[in-house]
Amino acid sequence: MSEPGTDAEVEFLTTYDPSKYAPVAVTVDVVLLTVRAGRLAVLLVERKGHPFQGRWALPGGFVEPDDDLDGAAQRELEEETGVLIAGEVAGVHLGHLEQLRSYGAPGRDPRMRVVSVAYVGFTARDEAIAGSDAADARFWAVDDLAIRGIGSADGVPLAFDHDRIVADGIERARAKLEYTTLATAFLDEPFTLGELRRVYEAVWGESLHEGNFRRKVLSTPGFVETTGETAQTVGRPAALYRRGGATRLHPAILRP
Amino acid sequence: MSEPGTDAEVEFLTTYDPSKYAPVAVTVDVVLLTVRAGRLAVLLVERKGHPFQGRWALPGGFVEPDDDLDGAAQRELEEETGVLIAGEVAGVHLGHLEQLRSYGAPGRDPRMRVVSVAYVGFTARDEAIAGSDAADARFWAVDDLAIRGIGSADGVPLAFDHDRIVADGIERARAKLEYTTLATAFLDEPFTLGELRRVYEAVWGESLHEGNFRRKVLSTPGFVETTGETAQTVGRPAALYRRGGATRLHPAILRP
DNA sequence: GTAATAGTGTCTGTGAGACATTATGGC
DNA sequence: GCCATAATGTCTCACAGACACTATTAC
Repeated sequence: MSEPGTDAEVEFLTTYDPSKYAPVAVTVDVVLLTVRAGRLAVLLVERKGHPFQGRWALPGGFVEPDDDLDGAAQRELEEETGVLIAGEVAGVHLGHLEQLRSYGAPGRDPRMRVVSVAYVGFTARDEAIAGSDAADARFWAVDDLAIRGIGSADGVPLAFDHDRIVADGIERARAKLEYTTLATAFLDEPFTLGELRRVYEAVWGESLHEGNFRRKVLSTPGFVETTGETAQTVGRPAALYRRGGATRLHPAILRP
Repeated sequence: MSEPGTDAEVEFLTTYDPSKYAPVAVTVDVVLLTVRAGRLAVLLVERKGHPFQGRWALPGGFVEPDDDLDGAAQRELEEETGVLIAGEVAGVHLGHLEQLRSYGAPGRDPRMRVVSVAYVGFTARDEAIAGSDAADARFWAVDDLAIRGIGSADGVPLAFDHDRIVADGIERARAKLEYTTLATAFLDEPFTLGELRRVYEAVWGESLHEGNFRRKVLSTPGFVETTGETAQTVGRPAALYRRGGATRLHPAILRP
């Protein structure tokens, strides 16, 4: 058992042989999703340098010595967009950010060995992000991108293996909406049940039955809670809701 | 767009500045689970050196230059146990191995910055592994370990943050058994429905109703297929099954 | 009026939970 | 005989899918 400060450990720490491991760079990449105009969209950054100059890529960067991985993902996102995503600040809900998976195939970056820890995030703050000073960052509707099984083959191609990372992030989002209340992370409060349903429809790419969806959401304790207010767009005024305390749905809302 | 071999790219490759990123070691760690004597168990290795000398840790090691991450996980497991886990060789099913998540908090290894990509695996081959030449590797029942929410606080403590990795691996296994057919990866063929049910009970830590479980499994097309043979242990002879072609369960078998 | 969305009510089939009962082996 | 496990049958309740219908706004 290691006792901090013993001679054995100090000796070990100083004699640890760095040639035992291959040099690897570790980066974080973030798949930040939002729903704009009823379409699922992902934040991408135009690459300034080689390789893949001019192509669109996920925001991300190297892990700094004092970052933990979650912190690195948040920091990179804030650096590229000026907007903080995860958590809650001064009572304002800022969306959701969670680790997706890691990608480390040799050659996925032609410069050197890079292992990327990917994150996936959900946000409603697409206007704040698109309007930030990072003019090279914008949201792309995912079905305008060249991603197998999601966009069209002649869509916009992405840099590196980011098409696969986006695909995995979308699949994570689709699954999360089934068994958690995270669809509300795509919305600012207050929101209507129609807006919430359109989040599901955009993420799943399926239309949902209005009446059944309403019954399901309102019968799940803590999914949403009523504000008593109503909103007027087109059609009948809609009741306004805010997020409830529940995080998981049981039973789940299954994809059609 | 990058054209391989252009002057611009060649220049970039040679002028890439290694001081831009912090040195990080990348390792893989494997949470290999099995069911022995009706208890969920995990493969651990006794540490020979500092830090955490003498404590039990997950099998793992550095990612080699030509490994992809999945390959590194398989190789490390084979090096430590002499047994191949993932895939299928000569018609023999060798279990299941998938990426879990990555762990990279600063200080999680006192020697240096290490990012570990963790994998979780399921196997029936606990005898082959325990009987291999790696005498320092053995399966531990998870509830004999000091893992919050799973074992007892005075159980065997693990090295590094491996208690949390094991906990995350167990949670992944519990979730996977709900919506996939991977419970069969814990069993050699052929198997009885009673053996399959005891896998669920060991992983979930809950007892299941025999009749309802049978109805559910047999009514899911492709979960198992009958062999026509029967096995005799204690009680009435039980029909023997092998894995079917299905991989996902819909609807899922929900934990009680 | 029409169009569009919000909201309510009802029927029906599927499937899970609970329970009882029978079958077939070892001892 | 008893005990243990396998295997079958049945009742009931929850809930999702489908559908019809009403309500309230803008135009």
